[in-house]
Amino acid sequence: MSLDKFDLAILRVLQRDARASLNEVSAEVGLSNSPCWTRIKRMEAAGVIAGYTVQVNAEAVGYPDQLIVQLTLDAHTDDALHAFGQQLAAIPEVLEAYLVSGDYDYVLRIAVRGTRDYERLLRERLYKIPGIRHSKSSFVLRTMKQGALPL
Amino acid sequence: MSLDKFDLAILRVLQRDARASLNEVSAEVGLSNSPCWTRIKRMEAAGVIAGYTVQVNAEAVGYPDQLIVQLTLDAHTDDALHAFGQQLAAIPEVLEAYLVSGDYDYVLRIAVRGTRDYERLLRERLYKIPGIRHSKSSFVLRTMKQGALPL
DNA sequence: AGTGAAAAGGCTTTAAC
DNA sequence: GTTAAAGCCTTTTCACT
Repeated sequence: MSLDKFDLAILRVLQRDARASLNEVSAEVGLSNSPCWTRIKRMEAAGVIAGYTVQVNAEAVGYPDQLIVQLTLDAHTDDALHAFGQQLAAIPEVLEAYLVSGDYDYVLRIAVRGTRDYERLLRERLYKIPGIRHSKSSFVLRTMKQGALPL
Repeated sequence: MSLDKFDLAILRVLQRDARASLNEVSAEVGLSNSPCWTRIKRMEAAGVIAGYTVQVNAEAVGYPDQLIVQLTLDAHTDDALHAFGQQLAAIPEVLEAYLVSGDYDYVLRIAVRGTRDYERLLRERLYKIPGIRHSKSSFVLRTMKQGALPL
């Protein structure tokens, strides 16, 4: 699917405010109501737009701590790596999970309710998944940026 | 600010669909229209709700490649670390930037239009920021999860 | 603090050009 | 893609519980 500059303009507006009305969107992109509507629906159907979410302040909802965790696995077959990822994805506190190249196999971002919660998560969830050779955690001291794609 | 189970229920609905109408939200959380409205406005004002965004398929908009980059700085004073973070945040391709504890000072997630674009970004933007002692990049082979906070 | 209803207005969606 | 029109649905408020 190909996107023109109007599609990108629409996405830019929605990145800033996903609750913007059609009128607001069309006014900003310089197009009338209906083509905007058609384009949005088309992008939703094509999966260009995966969904709409609220950005929640993690601390305010009881998750004051976050960690970056790097994992190395024993096995590196396609199946093993993929199956492991599925298990990771099933842990609610795992906000992001990336299979990566380099020294480690996985990089995770995890949110926890405190260090005790983290210890519990590590022992009762993460290390219960078989196949971890090595892991390294870094505490997030400060979130400097959480931005959107440059369009 | 304290949140009760209704506030959390509202956030849960909006995490799933930030464009849900008040009617949909109130029906799902088991409350009538007006208290939902009040609660949402209160959370917006208090910064519990930081905003609403669209989730865009990075590949579809021309960013097929992502990297996890780890950086160590020369200086580790508060000022140096913070100033560096500001510079990082100014780079559009830097989607996330975390100041972390451990071997490295920063962990970044970067989106690029390809390896050539990455090389350009590294040379013309990242390494132009003074004070980097060491860096390590890992290619994202697969995104296994990008989820919301468990509420 | 929540309910329910009511008013006003804006929104989505369709159809004609 | 534009403009316009229909009607539904939304947000927002208010009186009451």
